[in-house]
Amino acid sequence: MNTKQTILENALQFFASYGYDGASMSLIARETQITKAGIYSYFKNKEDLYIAVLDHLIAFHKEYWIKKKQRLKSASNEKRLKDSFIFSIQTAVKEPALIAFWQMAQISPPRSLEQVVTEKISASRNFLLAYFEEMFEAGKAAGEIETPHSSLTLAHSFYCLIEGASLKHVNANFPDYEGTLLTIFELFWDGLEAREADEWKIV
Amino acid sequence: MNTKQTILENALQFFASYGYDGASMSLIARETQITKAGIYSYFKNKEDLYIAVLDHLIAFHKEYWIKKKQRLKSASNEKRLKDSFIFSIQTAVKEPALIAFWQMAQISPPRSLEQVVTEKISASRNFLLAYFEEMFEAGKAAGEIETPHSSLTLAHSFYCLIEGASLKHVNANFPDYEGTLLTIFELFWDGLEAREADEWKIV
Amino acid sequence: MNTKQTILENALQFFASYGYDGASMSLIARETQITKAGIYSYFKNKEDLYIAVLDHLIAFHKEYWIKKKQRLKSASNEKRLKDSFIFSIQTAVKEPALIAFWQMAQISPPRSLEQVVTEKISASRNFLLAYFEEMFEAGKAAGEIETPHSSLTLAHSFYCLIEGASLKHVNANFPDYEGTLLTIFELFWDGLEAREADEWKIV
Amino acid sequence: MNTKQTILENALQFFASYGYDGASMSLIARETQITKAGIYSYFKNKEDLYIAVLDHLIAFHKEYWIKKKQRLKSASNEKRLKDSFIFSIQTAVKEPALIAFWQMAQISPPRSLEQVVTEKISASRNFLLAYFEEMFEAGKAAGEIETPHSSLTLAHSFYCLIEGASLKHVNANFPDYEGTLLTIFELFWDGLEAREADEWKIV
DNA sequence: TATGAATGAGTCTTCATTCAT
DNA sequence: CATGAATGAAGACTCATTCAT
Repeated sequence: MNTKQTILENALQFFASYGYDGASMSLIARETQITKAGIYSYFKNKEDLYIAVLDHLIAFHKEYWIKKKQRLKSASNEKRLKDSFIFSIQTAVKEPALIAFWQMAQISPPRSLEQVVTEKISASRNFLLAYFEEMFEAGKAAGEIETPHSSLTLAHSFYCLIEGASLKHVNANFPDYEGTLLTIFELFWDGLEAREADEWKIV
Repeated sequence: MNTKQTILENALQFFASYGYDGASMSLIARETQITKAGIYSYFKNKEDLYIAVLDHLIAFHKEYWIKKKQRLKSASNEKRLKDSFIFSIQTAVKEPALIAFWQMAQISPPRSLEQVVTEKISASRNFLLAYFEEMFEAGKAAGEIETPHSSLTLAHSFYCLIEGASLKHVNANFPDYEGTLLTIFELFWDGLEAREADEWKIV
Repeated sequence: MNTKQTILENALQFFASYGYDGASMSLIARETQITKAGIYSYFKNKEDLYIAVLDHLIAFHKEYWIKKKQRLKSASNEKRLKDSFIFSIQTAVKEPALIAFWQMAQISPPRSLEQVVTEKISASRNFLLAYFEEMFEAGKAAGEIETPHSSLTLAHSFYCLIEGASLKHVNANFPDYEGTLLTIFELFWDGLEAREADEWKIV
Repeated sequence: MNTKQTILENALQFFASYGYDGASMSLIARETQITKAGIYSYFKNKEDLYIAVLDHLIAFHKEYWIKKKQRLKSASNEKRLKDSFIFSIQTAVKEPALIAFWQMAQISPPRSLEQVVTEKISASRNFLLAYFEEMFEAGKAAGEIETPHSSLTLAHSFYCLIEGASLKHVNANFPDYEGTLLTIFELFWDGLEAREADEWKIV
């Protein structure tokens, strides 16, 4: 029906599975049941298509987080963070291609789009980090969290936790993944109530 | 000097940066200051080269972990785990290409090598998981750790933590990364001494 | 306003600048501010469009020469020839695309239209040659010209002179082009009053 | 035998006949009995190939004129100019593709190479013009030529004559071309000994 | 070992053209 | 009249690979 949408979806899948260079226009076209040339009615070129996919992804996520934020306005911060964590994991479970694409875009963006992609991703990441930071700050203010670490540091840690956990699911099937992932969050959260902080250095 | 070694190194870099399909033999050859055809004196074909890089990487890591294990035989388990964590992060800092290649290999392995690569990676992961599990088990036995979670679950969590933290460094420059990364470990470890476990479910 | 006319004009420009194959329908369409498909409302296909441009050009010239002929019926033959020469040069100056198109059509006509184009051009040339020949014949009869050369030969020479001079302007900007071009005509005409003819051969 | 040379020759032919865009690499390859990809062992690009052809052409001509200049050092200037004229015509007769390519390059150079081509052609033209101017100057000094026109103007006129005459042969077969072409030169030369100069203006 | 020339398959992209609307 | 979507063929070019040297 909506050809453009279909192209975008298939492109996402192939970019995610085979990388930018490995995902050929013919492949995407064939999957969309259209001619190679047909794609060019909707997208100027391969780069344009890639960026469209990326923008779509970013917009979708941003929209989601904004909605969430409003809906959970009055919840406890633990609840809100847990919710963020769960959502990310669920996405990884239900739409592994999203996470794969996203990671690929960070690790090895298309050579010719390196700069644009990096900037877009960076902006998106900062948006999320700010959201997380805000929650930790609120958690501290509410007395839920007691920790010597800055909220920004916690946000980074949390973000990193989420990425690791998401990837985990894309990369491998392992037994009791639910339990494992929750364990991660749990340990993280419980740690926030511990007292003494170790002091050591990375050389 | 050692041409084969140089090829391997350059191949690693390009596979990491551009993906399997994006890294052309010409590119690798040019960087090595050799002819395209020259590479075929050392490697049967592109797949062969890729596998060689992967094997190299795996062997290097395995060797490292084995050595480490022996050297830290008598250390505390917290020390051993922290050490593992630090080593991984240091690798990501010093040789981001290693982590990039490794992640790429998991997320989008060369289409034609999907199975082989997946198996190799799986084996390597299991090796590491076993090592971690062992440490957690020992930690429990020694009374260092008190937790309702199984050692295997902890190992998975820890592994996931390491991957997330490593990626973090490959993907982005952020301020005070040392502090952030250590915070992650710290929270994780401190959490292992907390009492009650939350009960909630991923839908 | 008149879309068809606009298409023809833009087509002329592009065929002249880029050659038949280099001038794409999209290019012409874009310039006309119409869709590619829109052109097909006016012309059956690219070949049809090309022929239309050519016919237009030929018709325009033929009409001009016929009018000229009548208007200068009573003038001296030197005046009439000089006039022809000037007109051609002026065209080259004011509408270089016309000359460019015309030359391109002769040198490298569209592969698929080679025969048709060649015939049309040939006819047009013959028309002009006849006109010139007639003038030289009249010049001889009137005693203006004294030369051993046949009027046909003179017509060919004159035609060749005109083409060379026209091209000169399309190809290059050079200082004092007016003077130079007139010099050419002048020398040619003065030569017609010289006595002895050299005798030599092209091998 | 010498593949590169063969490619160059075939490229010249096709560029001359079909224009830059009309001459496809496949066509040139097929004619050379090589694969399309094979051409790229010798030339970086289509553009590169085109420039190579152009440079070849220019170099060939330059070399010729320089040799000629030395050999005819002591001849009369009429002889030298006549010789130049004949050589050009002979080239047009024997190698019409050379002239066709040359004219095409001036009228509609490859879009992407417009500037480079124009510069190269301009340089080549100036070289020849200087050569001609020198001869006219010498002719004047030796008393062979008596004319109010500057040597530079004469050189331009002569150059224009040559181009017109060369084209004549490429464009059309006409009877007694030898006679016609020589008539042109003859009239030109004889005109140089005529007395009064007309005065009229191009508007 | 290493190379330069060569190849066939495949890359992205543009082309002229059609057709339902 | 004019368009947007679609197509098959062809465009330039790159790729991994081979082979004689």
